[in-house]
Amino acid sequence: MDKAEKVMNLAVRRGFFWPAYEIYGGVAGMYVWGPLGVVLKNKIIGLWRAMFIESHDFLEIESPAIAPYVVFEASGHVGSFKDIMVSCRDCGRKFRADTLLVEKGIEVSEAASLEEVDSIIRENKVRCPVCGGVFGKSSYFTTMFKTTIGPYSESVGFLRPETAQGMFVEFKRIYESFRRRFPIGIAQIGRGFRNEISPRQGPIRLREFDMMELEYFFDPENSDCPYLEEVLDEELNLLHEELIRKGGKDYETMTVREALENKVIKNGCMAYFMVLATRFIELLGIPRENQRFKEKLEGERAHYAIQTFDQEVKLDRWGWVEVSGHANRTDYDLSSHIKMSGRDLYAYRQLDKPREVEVLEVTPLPKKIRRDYGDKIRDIMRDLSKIEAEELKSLLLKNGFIEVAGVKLSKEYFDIKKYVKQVTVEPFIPHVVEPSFGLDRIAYAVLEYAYREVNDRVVLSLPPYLAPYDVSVYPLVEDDKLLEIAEDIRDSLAADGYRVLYDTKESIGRRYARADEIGVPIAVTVDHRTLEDDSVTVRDRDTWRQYRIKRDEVSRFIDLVIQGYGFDEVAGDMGLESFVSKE
RNA sequence: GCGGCCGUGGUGUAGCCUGGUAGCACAUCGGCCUUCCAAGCCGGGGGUCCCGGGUUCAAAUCCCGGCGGCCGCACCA
Repeated sequence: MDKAEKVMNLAVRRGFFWPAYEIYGGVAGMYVWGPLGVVLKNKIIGLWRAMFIESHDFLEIESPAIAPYVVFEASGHVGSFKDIMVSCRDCGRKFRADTLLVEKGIEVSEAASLEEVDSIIRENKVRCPVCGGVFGKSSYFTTMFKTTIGPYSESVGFLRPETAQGMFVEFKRIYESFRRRFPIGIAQIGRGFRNEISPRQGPIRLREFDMMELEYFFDPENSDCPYLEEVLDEELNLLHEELIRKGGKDYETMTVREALENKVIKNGCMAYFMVLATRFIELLGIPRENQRFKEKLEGERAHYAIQTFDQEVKLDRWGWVEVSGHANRTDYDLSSHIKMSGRDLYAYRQLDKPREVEVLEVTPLPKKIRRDYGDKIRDIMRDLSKIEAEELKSLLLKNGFIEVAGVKLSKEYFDIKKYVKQVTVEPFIPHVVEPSFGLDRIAYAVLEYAYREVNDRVVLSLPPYLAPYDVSVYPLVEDDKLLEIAEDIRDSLAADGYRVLYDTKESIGRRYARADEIGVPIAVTVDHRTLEDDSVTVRDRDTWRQYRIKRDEVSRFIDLVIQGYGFDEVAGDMGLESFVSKE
């Protein structure tokens, strides 16, 4: 049994996660997060919010998971999802038609139809590169889930493959409602959907999964990152383009300063978020040496990015697995939506000193037109209004006339004003760097890294602030007096806001073991001495060390431990007497 | 999608080859005992043997199809 199997076994048995729809045979790529798993995920989300949103005063939104066709048409997803596949009739292997043909030196336009691709394959006698077999008919495949919105089948919608488009589409609203704050970070935590062809790898590759995404909008003319100073000397593990091209398999560790100076990372804020991501994953219990950032090469990158690093963690069965992606999306998305929607999604840049801008205004002179063209003025004016102002200007200046309503209208019929204007703001399209995290993979990785076996017992050494219960409370034995006190402690800790696991059945050792297995960091045990001096013992999940503590100090003790201070350290600071059981 | 292996209480499995009452361990529940690490004893519950079809007097077992899982190939914008 490998580690992944053990972790999944534990996850199913104790209720962290399991495959969905099992009673009907199951559906590949879909999992249920159980009661303990949901708590874990929520705690991971809480940490992410604190680190990526709250500490920068960024803004979080929730936008719909379903979007009309046009959104993903604009974003380029429709185009880059609609790949043409061909499969070999002999061995059944599937290939993307475009990459197959490009390898043969044949150019295919992206807009080529299925029939065109089929005939190109036939004419060039392209065979299966693996077995030499003949290809069957080509077909489209898309990894976006398609649906209809409302009862009309022509109203096509997609389930979003990323939450990011919500931030782009709604950018202007958020920007305006927060008084044009800039630079601005907008985040979203939510479900995304990708109809994977053949998902495997358990909870690592899902068809439906939670993402935590942040879009950081900045001015391309002032791309200095305001947070950079603090992280310049921090190290990153980078398997960057140059290293990959040299055939390097291992990452190289360098400081942010070096990475930026050597242009390994081309954007300051991207580097900053990569540092945050490293700290975040480290706080989740995955040491730095098992993390790295692998650069995506040209061709591997998503259509919208000019530079991308995947943050990967090393997993036992699957090796390096992506847990977050860091992409420089430039102004790709906002520009695309401006073009598609015709709406203004610009931000405004305050200029240091007023700038003089040459303005050219062209206005038709109706009286003059009526004098010379009479009733035709109606058609002329109507057609003129249809022409874009910029186009009108350039045509008029180039040709000296413009043809409307069958009339060559010379520039005498226009009032052409040229003047210089002072401006203090100017519009621009923000650029974006995006850190985007896959929550389900992260939660799985956390479990795998927390998983330990000690003398045939399973211990889940989760960081205390991630554990599904903060503390467990036990009477040493099922004795009425001990039970009463234990219940009392349980209730008061619950009232203090802790998640308490209360267990009275079977031997104390077995109860410790059950709690260790799901990662409860602290055990509080009421024993016979409690009756004498109102003290209880606290036990550390990882070391099994115990200390004696006054009942009314337990809450503070728990608070410090789940903040991340070490168990022994807190006990020492509080001057607790260590407890050793007889025997 | 292709190839290989596989699917039996919650978990891990035996039984399948050679068709004939589905067994074991752990977990779980109740009781007894018990002053600190899955202790012991007694008792209980829990199985559409992945689904469908076929062969047969009889199918967990043999045959066919499907679904699901793992590994490899392909795919993962």
